[in-house]
Amino acid sequence: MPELPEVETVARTIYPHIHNCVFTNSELLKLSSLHPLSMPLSTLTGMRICKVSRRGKLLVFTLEAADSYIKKIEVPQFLIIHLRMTGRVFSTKANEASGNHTRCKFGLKKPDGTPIQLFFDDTRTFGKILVATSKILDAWPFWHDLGPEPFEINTQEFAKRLKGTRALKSALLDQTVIAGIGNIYADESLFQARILPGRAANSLSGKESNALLSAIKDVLTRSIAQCGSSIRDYLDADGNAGAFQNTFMVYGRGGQPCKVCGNSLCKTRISGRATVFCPHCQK
DNA sequence: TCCTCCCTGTTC
DNA sequence: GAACAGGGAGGA
Repeated sequence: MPELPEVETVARTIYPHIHNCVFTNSELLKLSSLHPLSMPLSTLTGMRICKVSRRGKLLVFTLEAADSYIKKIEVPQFLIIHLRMTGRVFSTKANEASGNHTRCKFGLKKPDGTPIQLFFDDTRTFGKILVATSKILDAWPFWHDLGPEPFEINTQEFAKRLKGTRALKSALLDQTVIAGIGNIYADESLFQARILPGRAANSLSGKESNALLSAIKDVLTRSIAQCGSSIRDYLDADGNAGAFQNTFMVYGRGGQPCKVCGNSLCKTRISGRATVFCPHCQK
């Protein structure tokens, strides 16, 4: 399930394949995979991919008009893909056929003229494609309200954002509080910081909230270094699995012994999400 | 602030 | 054949 480290890995691995490629045609195979606010896919034609980046869990392709003589009334500046649970993005040769779960195919032309394709596959069809101007992005509440990047937030700002009496884990999953954290990295970060997931968000001492932010940054950094976590579906743009799942301390380990103290790990549900923690190590 | 729903493949 | 996986929208 792609969270920040996985999306970062996809952005890094897809970039060399499609940098400076120009859209020639696009085919939407599943209507619901297109975000309601999206411009038509046809507006991509003639646009060049000049950058691939990540914002939270969103994959962001930055576009520019390939030819100065293209005079469209409104040209899209971004192609945004949210992989959600099972989305995959990868490039293929020009004549590659769609798979069972291919939701969108983009025809591209490399700078040397070679045609290739960019596929968006998504088994559970939760993922979304959004072709947009910056004006459309501003009008998209999710984008507009997206919290700061974990690597860009400072300790004071982070502490300020942990308000309210809801469970700390709920706050970490809330993308308006901090961007990019999902179920895996919430549990792993809370364990590393030795803080219980059910604690009220506003109950942390200054020392604890600093420890939590440090843990988040450290966990995410280590995961990116291992190309993310592959649980069920996730593969990067080159079809490679990540390796961070091999170092999970708590996620998916309910009932198993804690790797630090040996006591049995507890499994519960917070915000409807499976949550695993060590009742002995975490306070 | 919490719950339900969306969706499909895998596991029990 | 039910339970489960879960990010985010939308409603209670």
